[in-house]
Amino acid sequence: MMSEALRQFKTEIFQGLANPTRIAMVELLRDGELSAGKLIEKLGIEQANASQHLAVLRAKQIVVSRKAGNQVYYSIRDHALIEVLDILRGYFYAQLNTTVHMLKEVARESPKSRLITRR
Amino acid sequence: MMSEALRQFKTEIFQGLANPTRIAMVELLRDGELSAGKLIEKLGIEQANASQHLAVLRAKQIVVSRKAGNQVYYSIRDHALIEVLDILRGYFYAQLNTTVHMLKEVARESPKSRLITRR
DNA sequence: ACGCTATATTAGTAATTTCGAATATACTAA
DNA sequence: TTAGTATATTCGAAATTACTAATATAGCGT
Repeated sequence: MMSEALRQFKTEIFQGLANPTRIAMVELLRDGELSAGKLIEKLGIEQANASQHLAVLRAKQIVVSRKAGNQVYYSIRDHALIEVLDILRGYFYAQLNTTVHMLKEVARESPKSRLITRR
Repeated sequence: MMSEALRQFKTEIFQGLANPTRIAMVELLRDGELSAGKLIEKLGIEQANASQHLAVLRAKQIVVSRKAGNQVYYSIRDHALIEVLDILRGYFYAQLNTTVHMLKEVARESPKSRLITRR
């Protein structure tokens, strides 16, 4: 059986990543740290919005930050998270293949004309 | 660079898992399919609530369902998701160890008395 | 057809999330 | 100290989520 604490931990990680902007941020940090400003520039979003998303990522223990002079550099706290994203990429393409395969089946079984709206 | 579709897909998977009840459901399905009723029984939650969570898991492509007579059996759509949960388990214990280690450091460096509130 | 069981859906509400605008804080350079 | 730059926080509105209660649907046995 799984402990309550572990389940809560997983929930928080998933909540932390349950937003396209935050996923994009983590992906941008894949190859190393970046300043908040760089992230904002690459994402093309409002400064306040980026800062809020970074606060969520910090709160959920997904990233860590390091202050250097005027700037704050962010990096991924644990490489395990990158692994997670990579697994999902594989999953995504597997599903994509399944879908394409299914569409091909459908296309083979029914002539195109039947899928076109008559007028 | 990552495609928009892939990022959206990841976001939806994370949203799907960003809830302790739904994580518990997926964990319960780890070793094979279970009926909705069994899940409700094991989780001890409202029937309607469970059904809604299952609808989310279906919508996010996390589980698939199979109808057999009166009942509906759920199973995990792709084992990759179990892998993801396992990676996070490892991450969790790693962080736990770090925390324990840090607490030990703190304890060694400062005598207990300094942590006790004076009156 | 009827009642019974399993599951899903809808409606209403409270809590949470997301965003932009405005403001605050921290550091640097002059 | 003042001005400028980088980042964080607060506030309020709109959107989304999670829950309970009520209702609906589907299959089974009689």
